[in-house]
Amino acid sequence: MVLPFTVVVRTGRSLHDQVVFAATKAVVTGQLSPGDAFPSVRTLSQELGINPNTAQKIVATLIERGLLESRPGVGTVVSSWQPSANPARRALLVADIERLVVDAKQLGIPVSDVIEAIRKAWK
Amino acid sequence: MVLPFTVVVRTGRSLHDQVVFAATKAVVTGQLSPGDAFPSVRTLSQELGINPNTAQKIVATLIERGLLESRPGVGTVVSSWQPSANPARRALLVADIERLVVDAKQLGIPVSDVIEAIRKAWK
DNA sequence: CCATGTGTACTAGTGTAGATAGTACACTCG
DNA sequence: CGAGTGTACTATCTACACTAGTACACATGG
Repeated sequence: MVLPFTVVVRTGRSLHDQVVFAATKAVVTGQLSPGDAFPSVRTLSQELGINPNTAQKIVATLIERGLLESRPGVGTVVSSWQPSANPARRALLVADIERLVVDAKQLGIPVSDVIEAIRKAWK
Repeated sequence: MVLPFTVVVRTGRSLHDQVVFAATKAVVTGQLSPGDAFPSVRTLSQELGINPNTAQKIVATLIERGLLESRPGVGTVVSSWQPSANPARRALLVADIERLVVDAKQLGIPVSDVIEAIRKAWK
């Protein structure tokens, strides 16, 4: 079976976070539509070569964020998700932005480039 | 002694990264000027309540990034730093931007808000 | 000279989080 | 009934951050 999304390995982040990001990206960009079947915990672990427990935690995180729905005995499907105005995560986002700005300044990247990169990534 | 920069504790990141960020921010924003004395490793560890080794690693990281200069036997001073076009770190920045965009979309935050937040943080 | 404070370099131990390994149970569907 | 599903445990391993302690070469001021 081929996974309906791709995982790009990046150093510095946990396996869990990387897969959660990849799946989130697929859902948010519409690559995965509401109602689509999400790979089972066991399929996920086999295809990615990770432990079933790790796969389970990934699915649990995605469910908690409202991106997936669980049908016990049946499987997991992509939820008809709503943008969740989670205050805690929003605060984290603001902190991430500040870190991004400081890093960009230190690297000599102008604001315009950063904004352009964001607009490009948004499409 | 009072440190010439403030450290905001944030969960999910290592002590090392937090202090490096705080110091980088101080230098990049001009709060610390080239030639200014940077707290010694021992002062840093005392004021922050961290181990001298951790403080040493922090200083080493800042030196490696060209933000500080070492004067053995004398101390460490803020370097007349140049924006470093480090390709590896620039690639990380691009990856961070993509993650930021996906998170913002999932949280229902419009592009305009993100860009505004960046412009605001840039000042 | 020398005492003090500095950067630097080790070795070692500790605690925590991520990931793995294995097992188990209730559920749904053909 | 049987296969595949989600879910829930406990245990173990490993990597990393952090701590602890010691040591040495250097520069400066008294």
